[in-house]
Amino acid sequence: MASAAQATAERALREAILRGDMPPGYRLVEAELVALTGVSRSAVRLAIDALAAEGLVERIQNKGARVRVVSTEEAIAITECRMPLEGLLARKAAERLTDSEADRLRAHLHTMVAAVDSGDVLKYSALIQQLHGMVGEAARHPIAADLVGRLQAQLVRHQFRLSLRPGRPRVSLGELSELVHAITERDPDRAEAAATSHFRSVITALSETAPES
Amino acid sequence: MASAAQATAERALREAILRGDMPPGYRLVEAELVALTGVSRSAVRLAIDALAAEGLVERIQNKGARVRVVSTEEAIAITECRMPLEGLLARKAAERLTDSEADRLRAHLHTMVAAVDSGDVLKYSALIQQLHGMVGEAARHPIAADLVGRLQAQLVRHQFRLSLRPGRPRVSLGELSELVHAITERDPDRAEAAATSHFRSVITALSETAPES
DNA sequence: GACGACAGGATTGTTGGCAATCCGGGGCGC
DNA sequence: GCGCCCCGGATTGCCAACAATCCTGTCGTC
Repeated sequence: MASAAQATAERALREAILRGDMPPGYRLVEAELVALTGVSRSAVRLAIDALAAEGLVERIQNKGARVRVVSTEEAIAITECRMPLEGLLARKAAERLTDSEADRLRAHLHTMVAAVDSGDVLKYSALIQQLHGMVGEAARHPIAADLVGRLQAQLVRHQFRLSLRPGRPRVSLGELSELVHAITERDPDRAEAAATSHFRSVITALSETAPES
Repeated sequence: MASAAQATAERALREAILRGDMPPGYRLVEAELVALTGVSRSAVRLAIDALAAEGLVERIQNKGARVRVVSTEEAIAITECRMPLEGLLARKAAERLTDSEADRLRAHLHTMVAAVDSGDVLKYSALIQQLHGMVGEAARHPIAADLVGRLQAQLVRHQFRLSLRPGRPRVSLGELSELVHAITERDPDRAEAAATSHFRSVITALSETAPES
């Protein structure tokens, strides 16, 4: 994040990867990114370094960088780490929630219900991420929120894949609804339990997608 | 870790910071590090970037880098994140421990007892870190182990400070002894409980050192 | 004496070019 | 035909100089 140029390149790259252009394994040629972002090659280079440190891209000496490929096994391992951290955030959020944050959480939940009812998977995926962002903010625990954010970023593709499975959004919505209720009712224990229980369910769902290999 | 030069600089810097030369707040002048490590300035620069991404170093635009200052509040927050992750590692280690690893864990525990008995705080601190390293390895969960490693690195100074308090090593040893026993007896639930309970104790001890501010 | 502008030195950030490495294709021998 | 070698283009890694920024100490003014 040093210079503005590097920040620009980093943002563009991150968004392109998270959006799904540049799929996993995609070769990141520096010259191409220079043309794409309009910044100098060194800035691109630093941006790649930064994203490599975050685990979004993989760099191999003399062979360039590629968008990181996250296997299902890795996705499970990452979620195993994320689970208790989200539990921590949920607990803290339940303890420290302001009234206005509670209102916004409830409103957000309604939006999510509507998205599931209308079958808009893409929108629902985005709303889930926003929900976790709101919880992370309400928890006032920047360190945990930052860790979770990095882990989350590595999982977007798998989460989206999951939400395409018929019936999955409905299950997820039920669990997240319980989470929101627990937090807005300021019940830390219940909130933590709801969060861990949700991610346990995610792990189970992930395991079903690729038990072979 | 791209080139050998950068790896050299990164290792030297990390060790210097963790060892305690270069205390928190210490100004990292690039030219000085060039003289110290014998590598080029660009390599030093990349090494600083890498350590900044790990949270060991803080970089401010146009004002250079400093060894990160971790307040007691931050140390508590970091430990809150570390706690459940160490619990996860302890659980996995208990599930996946090999016999030879069990032997080494038990032997390591004996060494730790001896260090505490002889009052060698410095050695005991190092042994604790090694213990966690062994657990992390036995857990065969590289993602969690990596996360914990990064968090641990930010805490070395606080952990050392804690271990200087009279009586603290004895308390810590008891908790870690329970952890080792639970793992070597392959009891995942007990292992996880022992790990979380130990770090809860660490958080309590940290809170006592600076409840003001 | 206090305050503010300013210049000089020190330090960081960035650019451009050069060296090293990798990859694909064509040629040669068998 | 098959395998090996070597070469040229493409791409990454590195370095040294240049530009921008910050800090410090000094001078001048009030």
